[in-house]
Amino acid sequence: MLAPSLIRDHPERIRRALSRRHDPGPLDDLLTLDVSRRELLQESQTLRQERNTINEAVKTAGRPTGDQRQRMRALAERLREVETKLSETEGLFNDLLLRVPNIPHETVPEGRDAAENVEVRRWGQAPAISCAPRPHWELGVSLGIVDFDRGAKLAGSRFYVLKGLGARLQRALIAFFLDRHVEQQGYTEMGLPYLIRSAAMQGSGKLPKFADDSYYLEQDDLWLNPTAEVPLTDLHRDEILDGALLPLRYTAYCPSWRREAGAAGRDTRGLIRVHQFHKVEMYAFTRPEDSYDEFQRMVGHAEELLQALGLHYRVLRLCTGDLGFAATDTYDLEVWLPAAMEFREISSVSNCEDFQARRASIRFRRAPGERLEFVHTLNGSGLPIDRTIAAILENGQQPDGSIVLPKVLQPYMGTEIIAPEN
RNA sequence: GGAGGGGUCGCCUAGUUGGUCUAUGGCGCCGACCUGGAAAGUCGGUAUGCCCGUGAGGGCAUCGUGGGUUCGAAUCCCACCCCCUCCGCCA
Repeated sequence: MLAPSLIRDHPERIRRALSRRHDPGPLDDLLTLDVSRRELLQESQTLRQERNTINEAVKTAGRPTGDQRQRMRALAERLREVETKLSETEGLFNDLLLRVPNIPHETVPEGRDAAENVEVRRWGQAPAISCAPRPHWELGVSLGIVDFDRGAKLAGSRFYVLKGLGARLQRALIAFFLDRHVEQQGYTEMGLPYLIRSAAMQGSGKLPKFADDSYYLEQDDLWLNPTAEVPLTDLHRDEILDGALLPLRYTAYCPSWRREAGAAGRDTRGLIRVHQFHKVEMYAFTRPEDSYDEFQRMVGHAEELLQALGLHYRVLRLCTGDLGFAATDTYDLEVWLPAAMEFREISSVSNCEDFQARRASIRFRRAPGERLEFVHTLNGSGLPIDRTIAAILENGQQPDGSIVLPKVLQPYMGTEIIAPEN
């Protein structure tokens, strides 16, 4: 959510910024509504002021005169009218306000869509595989560690079952990622509810965005997390944080559920696009002046994991047109998948500045007695388990169908290799 | 699922014969005094959001949320939300 005062005082600046996104949003309607909103507000305040004045007089006198009684009735009636209109107007205003996307950082490259994202750097190189690389779903099935048929039997398509070293690989990656974040990067590990209330979904600003794509339990009015970003944002909703404690850095393992409503026919095979995926998330609440340093650091933390796993990847900076609704700036990491001969998204790190904080009312005080300010929030995947498993299988495959595991995982796996007999 | 208790200013808390209650007191915090310095003590200050105004400043709202009664509601009525305790069930 943008600051209403910013929209009112600098409409052209906002208009220019949003046009960079190629998404004007309901800016003009918003400005019109703001004018009538303020007119109504002023009238209601004037009416109330008169009411308060009369009230004061009645208080001193002990009882109201007939004139006062009559005037108060008239005021009350008019107030009701004005305030009904006012709350309608404010309702519309707020609704529109929540639909205005965040303003891209001025350094974000101009572009219409994903095709214009900018490659920033690459790390490593594609592994030399001395056979025709097989896709991870074939490898997983023939090794007996991934079972799509039984996943479908249990829960339908886009669900899968892991077995033996496959299940252990999932557990190993969760532990490895969390250990790195906690031991080397200073994040605090969190264990979160997987179900969350509607209020929490709204507070984090995810509800409009993910409503159709999230699973909802009507009986209990609860949602399955579409991403750990939601509960992590909501952790401090309506709170005033101690400025001395910032930044707060959290990491959490949490399954993520998505209905993939608009993705029929895309990535129907394998672990790339499933309804229940698994992810270790990074999250930070910072002071405004620190968020871009934190941002670069967080991108580095995600990269460091891929480097530790020896996976070839590239870093893209999203262009203005591909930026998510809440983000001012985003880097995507894409990992190399040999079978498809392409890079696939494996992490996305965003700075949301005060967009989410404003919406969820997360503020801080620099020192006792100072004004309240909004924090900045950042989130990043570090990393998703499922896509990482896919990358490890494909990049580590040997001609005999076995998989050589990254060294860093071997202590967690108790083996250096996943061989067919598993 | 059954029964009961409760939601007030950063935190704790007073306040239900409706007006002088945005609202008590304590803690915390800020300032002054005191002190060689500090602690203690004393005194004063200390909510948030919005509107009008260049500014000084003025105004409105907020006692879980929404509605109602009334000239006037933290205080009365209705609905809803949330938290806690006990019982039941249970990993």
